[in-house]
Amino acid sequence: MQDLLFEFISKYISLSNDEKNALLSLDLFRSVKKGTVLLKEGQNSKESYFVLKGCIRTYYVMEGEEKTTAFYTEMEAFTPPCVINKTPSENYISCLEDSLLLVSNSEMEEEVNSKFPKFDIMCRMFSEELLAKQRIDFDEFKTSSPEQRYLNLLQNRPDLIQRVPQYQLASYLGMKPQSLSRLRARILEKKS
Amino acid sequence: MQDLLFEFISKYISLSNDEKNALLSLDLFRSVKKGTVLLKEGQNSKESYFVLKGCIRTYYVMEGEEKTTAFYTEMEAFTPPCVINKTPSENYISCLEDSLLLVSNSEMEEEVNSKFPKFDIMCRMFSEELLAKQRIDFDEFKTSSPEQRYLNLLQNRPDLIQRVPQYQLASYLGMKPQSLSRLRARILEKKS
DNA sequence: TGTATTTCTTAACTTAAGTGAACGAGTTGA
DNA sequence: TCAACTCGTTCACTTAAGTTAAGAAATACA
Repeated sequence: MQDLLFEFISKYISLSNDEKNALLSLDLFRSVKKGTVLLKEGQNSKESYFVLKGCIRTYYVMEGEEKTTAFYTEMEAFTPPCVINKTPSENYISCLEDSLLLVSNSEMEEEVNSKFPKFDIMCRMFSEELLAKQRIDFDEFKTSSPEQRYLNLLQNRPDLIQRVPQYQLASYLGMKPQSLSRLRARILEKKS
Repeated sequence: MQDLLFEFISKYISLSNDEKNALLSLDLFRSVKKGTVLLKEGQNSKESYFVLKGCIRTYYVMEGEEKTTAFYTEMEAFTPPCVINKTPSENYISCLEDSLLLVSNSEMEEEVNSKFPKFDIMCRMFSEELLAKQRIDFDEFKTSSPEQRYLNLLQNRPDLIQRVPQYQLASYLGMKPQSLSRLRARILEKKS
């Protein structure tokens, strides 16, 4: 499992054995059961997550309704905005499947980064990359219709459609569950 | 004008006079006329932008139509995804008003960062902050209706509604110009 | 295994956004 | 100054999403 982590890191920087051991000594690995809530609205958290195996989702509760806005699966990372802004969280994070995560703490990160400036460079590269990726996702979302967004998802992340309940997919795609259901029926109709 | 830059930077790190001079010697300031196209679809660019004064916008051309996805105004920065991914650009960037920009080059940035690791830390902090901000914007977009998105914009960035043509605002809000026009009329109606 | 709960689908109806077209105000440029 | 454009608005019509409700299907769990 550690290999996955080092393989990921090697895309950005190369690590000495010393550095690898320093990382491992931080005891970042955490195994989490399906349904576990990692963060609640109103909490002050300093934790960032990296998914080695499984899936976590972020959602808001608005007028009693869950609005899912993102899923993070294998080799994806998420730092909640509340950690960056040092404000109470506006959303929830929960585990969609039994998962294996890396959980890091922003204070500990700072400490490590100051000891190994290399990590700082990696974090910069990684967050620049995420920023660009998220920008493209956002642009695609803005410029397409709900139906087109579903078709895009089918293309780009077919796994999500399998592993995620439909009512969560719906708000992820910016619509109501009933609309997603209808839209899927419409697409099947068209095909035949 | 340099003061604005240094004031901005001071939110993240503190600079010695040496470092300030190193920055200034890079000759980053560029004054740009309204309508200037800074980046075209298909181009390979290495430029990042920081707006000191004025406004730039990013847009796609899809089936002959412009789809505006973002505006950047005073003290906001933008690095096109194509610079990060080293791929041809999918979108355009143009100047909405006569503007004063900081234009930096990714190669030059790397050089400066390796000379002044402090800059690297600043870039990491800044892009983490942008990532969190953009995440919140994206979530807000997903979870609201077109009308609600317009009302939110009215709250959060009333300046944009003044300085940006409506047909560009429309696609920024994920709808057609006619819909925005109608929706505005509807809101006025409600108020009275 | 059977019951309770959650999730998905369907349907009828309402509301809002997309589409195509026309018009007027404002701007640009020959 | 006048013709050509651009931009915003309005309108009639179409299409799709929101809403409410009901029932079927799948899942959880006692």
